[in-house]
Amino acid sequence: MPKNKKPAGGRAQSFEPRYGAKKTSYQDAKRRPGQSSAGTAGSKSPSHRGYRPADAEAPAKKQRWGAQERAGRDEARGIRSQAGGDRRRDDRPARSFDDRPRRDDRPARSFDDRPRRDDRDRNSSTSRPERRERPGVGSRDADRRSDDRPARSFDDRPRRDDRPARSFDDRPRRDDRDRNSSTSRPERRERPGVGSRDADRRSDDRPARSFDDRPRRDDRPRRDDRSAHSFDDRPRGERQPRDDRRTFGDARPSFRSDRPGRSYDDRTVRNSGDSDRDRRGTSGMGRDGQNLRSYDRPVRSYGDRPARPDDRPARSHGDHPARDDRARRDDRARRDDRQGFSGNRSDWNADAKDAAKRAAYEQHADVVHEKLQAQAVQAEEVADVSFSSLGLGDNIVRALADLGAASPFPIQAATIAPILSGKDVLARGRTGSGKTIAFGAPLVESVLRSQAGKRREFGRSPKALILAPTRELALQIDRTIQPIARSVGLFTTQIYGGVPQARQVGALKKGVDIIIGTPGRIEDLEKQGKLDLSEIRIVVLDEADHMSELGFLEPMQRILRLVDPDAQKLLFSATLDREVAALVDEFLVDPAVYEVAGEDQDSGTIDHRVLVIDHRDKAEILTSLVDRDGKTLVFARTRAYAEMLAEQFDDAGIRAVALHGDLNQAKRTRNLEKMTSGRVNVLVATDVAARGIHVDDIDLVIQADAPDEYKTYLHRSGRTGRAGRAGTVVTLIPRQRRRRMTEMLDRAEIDAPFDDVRVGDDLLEEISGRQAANVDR
DNA sequence: AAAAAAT
Repeated sequence: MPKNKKPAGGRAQSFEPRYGAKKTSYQDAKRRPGQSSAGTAGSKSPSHRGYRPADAEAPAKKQRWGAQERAGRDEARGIRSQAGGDRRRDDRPARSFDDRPRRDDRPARSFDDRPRRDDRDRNSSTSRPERRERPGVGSRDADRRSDDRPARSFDDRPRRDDRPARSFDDRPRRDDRDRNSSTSRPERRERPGVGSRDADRRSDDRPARSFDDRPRRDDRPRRDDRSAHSFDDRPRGERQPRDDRRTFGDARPSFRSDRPGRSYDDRTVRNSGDSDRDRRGTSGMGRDGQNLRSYDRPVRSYGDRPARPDDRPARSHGDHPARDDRARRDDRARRDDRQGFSGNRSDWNADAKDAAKRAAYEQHADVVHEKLQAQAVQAEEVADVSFSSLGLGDNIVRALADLGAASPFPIQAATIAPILSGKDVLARGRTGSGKTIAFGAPLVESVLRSQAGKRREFGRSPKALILAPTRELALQIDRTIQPIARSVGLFTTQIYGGVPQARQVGALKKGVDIIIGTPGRIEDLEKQGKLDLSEIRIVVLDEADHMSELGFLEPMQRILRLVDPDAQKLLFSATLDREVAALVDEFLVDPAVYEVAGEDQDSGTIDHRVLVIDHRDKAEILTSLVDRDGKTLVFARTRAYAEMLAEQFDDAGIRAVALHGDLNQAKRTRNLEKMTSGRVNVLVATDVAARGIHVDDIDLVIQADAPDEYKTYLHRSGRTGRAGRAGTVVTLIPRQRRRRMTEMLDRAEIDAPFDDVRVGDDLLEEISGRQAANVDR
């Protein structure tokens, strides 16, 4: 009896409020932090070899990152759902406003240690104090980079001799380092897109781009409508300064008078008009320009996307054209390019609709958007920076330490100061690089500063909004942010679907400062008048590129349009690329873009491999791979298949649970928690779990279905190899998919050997047992 | 195809 026979009721069921489940977790949460709520974990099947008593696995209050792990600062360790799991689970419902201390009881907050309070109050709701030039990050030495990129020490990791050192300077072309000769990868021409390595060539034939015919921002109705807002005391004239240089960020002029000078502005990407200057590293790009050059990436901006050189396979799944078919395909790609991003945008709305159509077309085409040009931050240069020196207050610093973040990771060191300065920031940090804290900590600090000296009134409207693509991710983000917020007396609440609204609405009525949620419910409550977004001063889009995809883009636009246009916007993703252009152009002001140098996904601790299999062997091979000790995450393309696989594994005696959108939220949460807590070692998920979700110690990711998009590949892979640990990613493909797979890996910049595998092959043992104790015995 | 609001 397959679970995946989804009765019509299955769907309906998922909307049933699961009070029972909720209440349980609520009550659990009321336990003291010390008490384990996981008392029942593992008790289910003591006979299973994966069985572990829950307590054995959750050392109380273990530091999320040991000194050693931090030393290997290659992988970010954003959120640990497990290490702090119990504690956090327990904290969360503390959030039930009932046990909230009365104002007067609240421990007197000392703001004294906070910097320059006088500056803060100047601007009504969001003061954006001027910030001094950020120490450390600014002064970079390009030349050092090539050798010392590995400031991230991979000490505990065997050096991969078969892989050339991957500094960007001497990075060999793909063809040279193709190490899996056995698999006869098709010849690759130099790939233009992702790495954007052929910078110079392209920037030179870059088509001159005219922005002139583009409607001015303030001509748009929205702007005018909004002008009556609390920022209307700003002289209108200030909105005018504008020249023809339009970058991503120049879409709107920088008119925030309280912004810092150009110190960060200069770090932003210039468009073609400036590209020459920037490439030479003059202007504010000086220090960064050097980095960029040695990074061997072109200085590219959003606006000026050139026609693709020629070999980008904008492939749709359907067609597997012969090689000589390429030209035609590329023409199409180029056409799409021009229409898409470089075209005349005088009719924005029509263009937006076009974008939807185009997106529909591209849906399965795995179109590679240009990587955003970013300021590459050197890991070693921020090694000595502390959270407080970046501008965070003592309480927040302590809260971070409690979370196991004693000192900032590179992406955090890079973004915290600019965020505090009020800039719009785009940041790319690879999976698990600590992005949540990178935006969360400064966000809390900013909200706090804007509230300084004010009462936190009952029923106040939220000041910050964090948007995530999945409920699980929203929850996880809250688990990280909430303790930080609470450390300074601010409140967060989650606003996402699949659960009863009552509690969320109740929280809003009492007043919260920071909202973390998913688009649907946020829009819903806003429409109902239960959520006021007008006072939002900071908006974060986590997984921003994903949020810019078809299906997410429009809700995002609707929500962002409800927010004050002057609110600060932060876009984060491991695969941040031009896909976010639609949002950036409309909503961001002169954004700065950051990434950490040398942190591409392939430089991590993950071993990738592809197994070429016969379709009829698939089920058996999957089962043998999953039959192991470590935690295994299996990705399936559809909900039904995920469900089926989970059942199949269960039937084979391997405890497994599923995670996908056909389950009701209570079950989703429960199943994920089972995996996190180790009660189950196999989780079969759809791409709902592809992004952002952190589960400790997943050492094997199996892609039962290969992803269609290289970004999906990167995100799925990123569920393992976290915290500098080893991890393996195995992708199963049928013979006829080899070529497509090769191309996708190419786009992902990942080297993976292909192996033909049949049931019972030793390789399967090797893979599934690699991290298990039984291999060496 | 998945995700994201319910109904």
